[in-house]
Order: sequence, then C-alpha cells, then structure tokens
Amino acid sequence: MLKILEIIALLKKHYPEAKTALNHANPLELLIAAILSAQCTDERVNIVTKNLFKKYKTPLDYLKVSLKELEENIHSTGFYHNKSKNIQGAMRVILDQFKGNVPDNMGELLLLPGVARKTANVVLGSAFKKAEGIVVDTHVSRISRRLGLTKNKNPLKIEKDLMKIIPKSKWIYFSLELISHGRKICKARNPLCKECFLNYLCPKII
DNA sequence: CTCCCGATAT
DNA sequence: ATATCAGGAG
Repeated sequence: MLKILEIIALLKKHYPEAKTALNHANPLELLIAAILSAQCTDERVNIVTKNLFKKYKTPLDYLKVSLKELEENIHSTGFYHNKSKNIQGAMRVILDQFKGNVPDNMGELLLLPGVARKTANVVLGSAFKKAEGIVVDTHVSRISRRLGLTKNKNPLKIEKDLMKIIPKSKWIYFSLELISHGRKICKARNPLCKECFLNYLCPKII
C-alpha cells in the first residue's frame, strides 16, 4: 500500500523528534511511568513521578514502603490501588527473576503485573530502542481507524494490522509520531482536520 | 464484559 | 453537573 508510506513520510517530516512524553532517566523510571499512564494522561503522570522518582530509586525502594504510602504518592493518576499493587508486584518479579533489572524483551515484560502489550512496547521502544510490536494506545487506535489503516477496535488486532503494513524499522517512531499528532491535531474530541497535513488522504473513518 | 479511579473539558 | 479522557486484570 503506497498510502501508508506517504503517511509515514509526512509524520516524520512534521514530527522529526517525536519521543515519549513520559519523563524518565532510566528503564526502571520509564516502566513505572508507563504503568502509571494506564488510563491517565502522560502530563498527569509526569506531575506524580517528579516527586516519586526522588523518593524511590531502586526496585527495593518501592517494596520497602507500605501499599498505603505508595498509593498516596500516585493517587492523582487514578486506579491507585491497582497501580500500587502492580508496581510492587512488578518490582518483586524484577528482583526475584531478573536480578533487579527491567527486562528488555516482550516475553519477560509481560510477566510483570500491570504490564500488557501497550506498556511493554513503550518500555521496549523508548528505553531499549527495540521493537517487538507497535504501541497501540488510545491515540494510535483512534488515528489508525480514522485513516482507514485498520477497521478493528481491539488493540491487539490493530497492532497486528499495523505490523503487517508498516516496515519494522518504523514501528517505534510511527507510534511516537501518531501520539504527537493525536495530541495536537487528530484529537479525540475536536479533531482539527482543516489544519491536518494528512487530511487529503484521510477517509475520516470513525 | 466488568471493575478499577482522578482530572479536566464542556 | 456530567461526559470524556486514558489500559490492564479477572
């Protein structure tokens, strides 16, 4: 499909330095941030992690404190009870099975509670520069459907569809650029179609 | 398919 | 006051 190559080229042109909006200094910080970003904006996650990362540096730091203390520190990201348990569970696995290191492959990342393919792909792509799949978050999902790149609604099916039509070397940046585009132009509520550089090739499937 | 939850746009 | 945003687990 020629259209997809055109889309890829235009995205790269307009978002030459797209990167994850999640502030982090190392793979562990990105993993925590990515777990917190479930059903929460990256902007909100950054507010919370600013203090969180000052208090907790190692997997053990997250395990030494009570669930309640952790919950208080991440409260505003929502689903804080689940997320706190998941973070402690993930730190437990990292310590017990991975010598304290964040895994750098999909199979092992998926063993961590609170980590499914979206979160794993974020960590793989932005912490390890590896692509075993494509990040399909709400932005990638919405825009892929609007552009007619998939008709599916299930994130895994969307990911498979995208993996078929996008060259593997573009997997990481394609998501990062679509997410940037989703925030600025192709927004969920009022998409700015008149300002969109993809407008002329967009069937606008909702 | 349901539950988990706060923040912000309308 | 309420709709909408934003993923994972059971």
